[in-house]
Amino acid sequence: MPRTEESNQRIREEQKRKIIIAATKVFARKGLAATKMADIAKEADISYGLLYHYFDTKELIFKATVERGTLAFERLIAEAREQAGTPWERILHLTTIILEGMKRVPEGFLVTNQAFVNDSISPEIRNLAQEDSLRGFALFQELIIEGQKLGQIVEGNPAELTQLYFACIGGLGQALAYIGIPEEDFPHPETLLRLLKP
Amino acid sequence: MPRTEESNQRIREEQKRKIIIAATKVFARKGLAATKMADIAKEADISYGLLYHYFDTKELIFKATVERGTLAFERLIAEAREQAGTPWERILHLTTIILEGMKRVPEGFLVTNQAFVNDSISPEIRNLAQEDSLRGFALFQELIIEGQKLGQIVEGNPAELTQLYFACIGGLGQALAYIGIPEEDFPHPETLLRLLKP
DNA sequence: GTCTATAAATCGATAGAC
DNA sequence: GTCTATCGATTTATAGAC
Repeated sequence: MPRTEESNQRIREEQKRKIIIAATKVFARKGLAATKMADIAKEADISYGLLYHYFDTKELIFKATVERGTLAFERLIAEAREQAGTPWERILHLTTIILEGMKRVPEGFLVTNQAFVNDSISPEIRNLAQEDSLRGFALFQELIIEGQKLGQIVEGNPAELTQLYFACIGGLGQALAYIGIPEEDFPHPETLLRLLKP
Repeated sequence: MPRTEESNQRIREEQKRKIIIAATKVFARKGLAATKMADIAKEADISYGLLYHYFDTKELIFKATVERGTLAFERLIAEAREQAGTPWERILHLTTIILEGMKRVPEGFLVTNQAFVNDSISPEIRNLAQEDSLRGFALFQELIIEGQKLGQIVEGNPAELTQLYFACIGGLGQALAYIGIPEEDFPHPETLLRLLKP
């Protein structure tokens, strides 16, 4: 029984997905420059040459991992947007799912963070990560301002509170992924949100 | 007038220092792997070959930058130790000087952070950074516990509070260095310490 | 102590068989 | 679609003149 067009198509997509997931793991740990194509091939359990059948360059693989990460982040944002409730409830909900998501799969977040942080990453990819983050910042700041009007959130410069909030989220993601915070020491959303309580 | 032994010695130390400072800047932006020896030479404004007169390998330069960073961090800790006052006052003081230090020269902190975070860095160097951080964590946790006894600090798992505090510090350092937080949006120590207020 | 020129190694990317 | 073997460029590290 010969392979059909469709089953080939299917294989192609599954392999691409496998490569992206494997690459995300390695990039998260080593960074773009220190990651060798051989590392990705090994992690994905395919041959070295086959990688190039699916991606023309290492940077294109990296770009794909960043896109996957930003897509996941955007889904979180969308979820928070649709959420009913007061600003405080929505912030609590957003915080909870962000922390949950990072605990489950920290790698995606870490790769996006690298795109943000490393000067050797191409402007195109960095813009991808930056615009994504800026959208998140903007949404969050709206929530802060709404919450302040209702007296649910501490007074003060909304931009400062937003910076602080996301700095903490980012720092927690790193600590979680690399150092490995013990389960019982991992901060609860409520503990983090003391930053914003009136 | 021939060069004396001493003046040669002096030149040697100054050049080493110049290289380490230049390398810190580049490593902070690009990471160890993406940084080329040529980049460091250019930043230090010396020739390519001269680098090897002072350091045998790129990794040894990196190690020297990490050592410089941890040394600076240890000085901060020592300063906090010597400080008089209640636990809360000492924590406020420590936080202030950490944030000040990061604002002035973020690079040192960032390189140490990389040593912590990147799997492609040798275990020897990573241990350097890790042990340093663990000392800081331990000291801080003592302060937390003391403060809780006096009712100056919110109740709760001291380890959780410590993790959260340093995660925020780390995240702020990154945000500050890479994204560039506007001066007016940069969090004040008091804002950050709302995390610990009872 | 400082430089330029060269060797050696590493690694991304390609070719071609199955 | 998958693999192994090889090329070629980049970059670390060395040699040797000034």
